[in-house]
Amino acid sequence: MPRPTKQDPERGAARTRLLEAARDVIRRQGFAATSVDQLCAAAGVTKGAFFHHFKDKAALGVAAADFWGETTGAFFEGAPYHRPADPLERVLAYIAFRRSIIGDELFEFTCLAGTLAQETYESAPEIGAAAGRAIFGHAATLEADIAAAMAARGISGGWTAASLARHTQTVLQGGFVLAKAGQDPQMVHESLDHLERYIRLLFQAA
Amino acid sequence: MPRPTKQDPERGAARTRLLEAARDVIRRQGFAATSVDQLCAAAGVTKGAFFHHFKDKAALGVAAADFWGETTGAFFEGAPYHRPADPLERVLAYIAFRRSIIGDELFEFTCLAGTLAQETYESAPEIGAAAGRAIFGHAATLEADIAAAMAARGISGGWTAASLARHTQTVLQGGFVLAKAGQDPQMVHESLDHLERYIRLLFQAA
DNA sequence: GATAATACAGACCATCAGGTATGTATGGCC
DNA sequence: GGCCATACATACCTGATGGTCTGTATTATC
Repeated sequence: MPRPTKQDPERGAARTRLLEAARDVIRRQGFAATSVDQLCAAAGVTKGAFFHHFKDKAALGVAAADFWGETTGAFFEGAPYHRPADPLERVLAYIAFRRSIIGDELFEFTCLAGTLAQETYESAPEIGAAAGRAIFGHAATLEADIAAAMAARGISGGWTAASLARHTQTVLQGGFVLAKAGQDPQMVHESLDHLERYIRLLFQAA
Repeated sequence: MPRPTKQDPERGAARTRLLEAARDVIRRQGFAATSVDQLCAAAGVTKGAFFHHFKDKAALGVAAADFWGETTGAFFEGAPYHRPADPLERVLAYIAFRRSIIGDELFEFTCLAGTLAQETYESAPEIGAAAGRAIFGHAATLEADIAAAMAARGISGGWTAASLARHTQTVLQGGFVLAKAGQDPQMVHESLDHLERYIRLLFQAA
């Protein structure tokens, strides 16, 4: 799809640049508060490019959520937390990894999909649905390790691997909300500590 | 401040009606996506009334967050979960109560403060701060019971009553996000189940 | 090498948004 | 009973916003 030029080797990259700009700007300001012009300025492209690639602003929202799902998917797939041989250790390593990627700037580590879902779940269901796919898709990548850990230790206590996988995302999303409310990334660390403690207790691996 | 009239006994109620409308409409659509005109229409008042009571839209946001903190504060204060004599039972009753007030309509039981914080933490810090006061203020009301439960059972394990109190709000806020992302209130129930299980494990009260 | 499709650029437009300015009815107060 | 503050109502203004339209450079294709 990209078709670079001799004069302008960046040609063909407008769509990607818009998606990257959306990722950054929307995480700061939210979807509704972000204008198309602002997105174009941040991406360094014109309005013509925007509406060439996206039917309307909502389509950009859907594409941004999908883009988020794809890029974070690749990012987590290549992350080192898959290395431990023991599945429970992999789950705990996931939490440690999530902790490690939290920095000082809220907009850099919070979740675009969560932000989009919160804002558009009713007014723009297509965007909300795309955000949902990103969140639940990521949660699903944890399921196998959790299930393996349960099997390895013979755990079964009224909860499922899928539900615990989703709960990890609940804690993360909630941590982001509290972090924003308190202007303090530490909130996420705190709740991840509780999550880790919970999982260790569940698996009796003190 | 209200000054009712013979002709119009509703006179004086415009501010409250606007805050109630804000509570409902913003939980559906978000803050930025909600226009002043829409708020006025929902409240059944005119724009003149709006800008008489609020300096600008941001001031309405702050007032709505404060209003949320006050009304929910009174609501939870009068709730029956304070009745058990044992402090741990009160904490567990709080979770059960939160579960019980979840209905079918997302906008009816989700948290205005969480929505506002997510959207305005950077673009309108005054609103974000007000939302933060509501959230952390509510969390603080749980602290005493948690601390009492810890003392009663001699618990001390690298975490504080304040941090566990905040964690309950993390799980709720995250549950709301997942519920919106999945268009399914059940997500909140699921995570509250995990939260309850965690607290029982912490206090060894299976 | 003509054709067609892609990937933009940039001017333009209608609407709507937040906000203001002004007018008016009511009731407290002296 | 005159004055003033409060609590609105209504008309209006201005800039921003989403979206369109037309033009143009580039490249694949035949």
